[in-house]
Amino acid sequence: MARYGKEHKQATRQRIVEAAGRRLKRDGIDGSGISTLMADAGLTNGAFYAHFESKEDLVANVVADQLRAQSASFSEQPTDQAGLEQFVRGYLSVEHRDNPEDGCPSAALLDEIGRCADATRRTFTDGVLVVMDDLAARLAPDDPPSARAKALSVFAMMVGTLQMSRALTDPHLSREVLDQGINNVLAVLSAGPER
Amino acid sequence: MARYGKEHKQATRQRIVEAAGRRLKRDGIDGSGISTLMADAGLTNGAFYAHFESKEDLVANVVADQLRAQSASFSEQPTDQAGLEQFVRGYLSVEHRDNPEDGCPSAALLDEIGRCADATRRTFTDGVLVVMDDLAARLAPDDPPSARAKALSVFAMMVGTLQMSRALTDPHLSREVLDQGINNVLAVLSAGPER
DNA sequence: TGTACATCAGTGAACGCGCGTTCACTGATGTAC
DNA sequence: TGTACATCAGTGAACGCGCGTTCACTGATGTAC
Repeated sequence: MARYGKEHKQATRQRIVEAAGRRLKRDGIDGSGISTLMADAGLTNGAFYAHFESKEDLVANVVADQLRAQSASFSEQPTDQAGLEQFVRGYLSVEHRDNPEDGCPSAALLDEIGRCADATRRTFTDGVLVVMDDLAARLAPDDPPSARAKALSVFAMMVGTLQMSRALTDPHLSREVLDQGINNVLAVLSAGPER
Repeated sequence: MARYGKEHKQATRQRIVEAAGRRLKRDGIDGSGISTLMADAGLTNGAFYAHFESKEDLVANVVADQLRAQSASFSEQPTDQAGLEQFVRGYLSVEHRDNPEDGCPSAALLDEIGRCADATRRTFTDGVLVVMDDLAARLAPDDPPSARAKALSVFAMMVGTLQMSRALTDPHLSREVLDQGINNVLAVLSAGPER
């Protein structure tokens, strides 16, 4: 079982973090137990504390990892108007709504993150800023600071829209929220940066 | 202790529901235990099942009650442009951000509600619809159906904005999200209903 | 090449605790006579 | 008016269970000789 190079333990740790990302986004933070999280990674509960100090420590690492992944996927998106619209449509889609475990960590967990310990919220803040700085630099190369505030605001709005579409049981109403959300988000985005 | 009229038990039940509303909004659904919820209402855990079938049953009742209260408070708001702007500014305020227990149930619990049993989500859907129908009838008396979709979308955006402001640890960034959110929401609202 | 040893990632049982839920009981009240 | 009784909202101990966490142990591996 052991005596591999140091990269082996790192790989296991990463496997736990990624599996936990999916589980937490599906069942929530308080709704996911250590035993389940470890079983998802193909391990038993006892090994957990060889990798993390506590559940809170894992959660912070998952949040950072999820935002890193999101940042990477954003970078692949084309930066023009059409690419932006496509991104918004993908985010506010039925597929994204119905598959939280593969989706945006903020949409799945934002209100729970707001109740987490300071360290976790700080990790979240840092991770979101990286994503937004990157986005702003590409959206408005001439004035990134103002674009960042706008990007963050629009992102928060998209998060709320997706959460609402997940909470509503009426399929038609849920679609309506997504579609109207696309319209409203695109309207805000196409408005000048002087707003 | 007993043998009061039937209105006494109803009053106790309402006291539990209202105290639970504050507690759930502060600590989350999974983060609030029955004993704590009952203690908040000045009772002991054992009395709980004389009032509710299960924790899930209480949660559904709390959601309904919270949305009813929100609907009532919306009705008191003046219906003109200035009143609407004042409402948005109040919702996306530092006070609202820092006092979730007194605030919007959706902002506090939306992603957890999305993970609840169908009955609870249906209760939520019904409650939200009442609020939105009322709002739409007052915003656009000539075309309520389209106004409802727009109101719901804007509401979802405000929920996401408040959640984001609560999750961020950087005070300046948190303010920025609220302020930019006000601008973006007002921009969407002042855009014509043809959107 | 073969054997003894040190390493250490992972196992699995156990810890105390609080969860949601159940239930035998209490005791203040309104009613009956 | 005074006493016995029925009612029933609320008490508080207990149930099994899963939580987060700890720890003595296992056993496959690389290294030393």
